[in-house]
This record gives sequence, C-alpha cells and structure tokens, in this order.
Amino acid sequence: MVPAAASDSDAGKAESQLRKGVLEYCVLGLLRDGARYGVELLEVLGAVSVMTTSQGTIYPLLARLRRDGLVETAWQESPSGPPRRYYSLTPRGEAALAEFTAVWPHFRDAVDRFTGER
Amino acid sequence: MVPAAASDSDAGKAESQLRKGVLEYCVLGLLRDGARYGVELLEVLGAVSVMTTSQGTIYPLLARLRRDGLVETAWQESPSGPPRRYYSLTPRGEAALAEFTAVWPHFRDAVDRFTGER
DNA sequence: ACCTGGTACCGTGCCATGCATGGTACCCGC
DNA sequence: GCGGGTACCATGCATGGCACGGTACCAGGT
Repeated sequence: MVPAAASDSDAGKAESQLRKGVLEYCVLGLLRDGARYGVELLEVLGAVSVMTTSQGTIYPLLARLRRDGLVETAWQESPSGPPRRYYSLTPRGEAALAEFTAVWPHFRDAVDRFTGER
Repeated sequence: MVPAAASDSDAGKAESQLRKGVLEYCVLGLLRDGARYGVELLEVLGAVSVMTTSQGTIYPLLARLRRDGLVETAWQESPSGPPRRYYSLTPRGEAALAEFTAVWPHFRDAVDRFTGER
C-alpha cells in the first residue's frame, strides 16, 4: 500500500499538535458569545478547517472545563431531538480566557519571528 | 505557604501547552539561519520570555529531530569548554518547516478570531 | 595533585491533551 | 415497535513539554 517513506502526514500531525492547549481557549472564546451545546461547538469550530475536531475531543474537554469550574451547564429541551446540555462561561472561565488573550499575542509574534522569513 | 485553592498557575500551564508542537518548528526556523548548538538554542529561545524552556525539553526534542532526519549534527571544538554538537537543517527539515509555515497563518488567524474581541 | 564551578551533553519518568473508538439515550416517521 | 438521526459521554493510546538526575571536559585556586 505504498509505504511512502516517512514524510507524508507531517502537516496533519503538526496541526493536531498545534491544537493542543489552544482548543480549550477557543471554546472559552466561543462561549463568551453566549451558551452553546456540544455538537454546536463542533460545527462552529469545524467551519475553520484547521480547527476541525471530533466528539472524542470536545466532550472530554468540556468535562474538564466543567470539573475545573471554568464553565457551567444547563439542560434545555430541543425542538426536535434529545435534550441539549448548554455550556456557559463562569467568572473563573472569563478570567482564564483573559489570561490567555494576554499571553497569546506574545506567543503568536514569537512564532512569527522564529519561523517567518527574515 | 498558602495553598491558593486551585486556580493559581493556569497561565503558566497554558503557556506550557501552547509550546507543544510549536517549539519544534521554532527550532527548525532558527537553524535556517545556520548551525547552532543546544545551549545556544536555549539562549536564543529564552530571549523571548514565552519561549523560555529548559535542557530537559530541548535535548529530547533535538534527539527526535535527528532520529526523524530533519536535522544533522557535527561536533566542533569550543574555544573554552567541552565540545559542542552543532545542529543544522536537512532538506527534510526544510520541507517540514515549509509545511508548517503554510498552515501556521491559518491557525494563527483562527485563534485570533475565536479568542479575540469582536 | 586535588577540588570546585562553569559549560555542555544526554536520558528517564510524569503529566496534560488531542483523538479514535465504542457505547447510551431520546425523538420522529414509517 | 423499529430504524435513523441527533445528542450525550467515557476509555485507552500517542505525543510532546518538563522536572529531575546524571556524565564529561576544562579552568583556576589551594
């Protein structure tokens, strides 16, 4: 099946690694717009190709955010289908997001400097 | 010494997670300027606070890059002190760096969009 | 000669996180 | 009642940063 040496999926692996630690804050950022439920978050994130992820990623992540008190949840009936658990930001969550938005520009610029053309 | 509940080092933890997968390409980007040795890389990265890291991070990383054929090394005498192992980019390494610089802007903009103010 | 400190190298083990996989429950139309 | 769509969730693995510990070479003081 074409061994393909070893250079093929480097970009895909890189994207996956890039999401580490960032996805969490993208979710918090989305929740600042208002409460959303799991599958809805997947759709919004998936609209940007590099952020596309799966349920196996989002639900453990949301569970952790809830455990750490960064989000709170409320069940709500769906017009058609099973009930949805809506996630919304807590003050702790807003604080965490604020800390991220404070360091992110520095981080972003640093990567640009190191990897960009001179 | 003040247990501090559980909300203290969130920012530091976030920075650590941010570096995941990015540090690798920052190193490759630095090596594009020319060969460098381990401790030298630490100094250059450390000049930007958000990228500060330790030997425990850089050496396993360099070992992996070498194992994957992204960098090659050459020993060189030091004017004073133990010999230094200089790392330089291979064609494979340049290709990996190019792939990263292709996806990074998309990723960067996505994070800006999700976490930035509207 | 010895010892201390600085420079430079390196690996092991832990932990956090994304993701594949698999499973459950509710609603609707047939 | 039963099949498909929607929505929820947890377990197990792989990856990669980092704390920690270790080795070796050189220079200078005693």
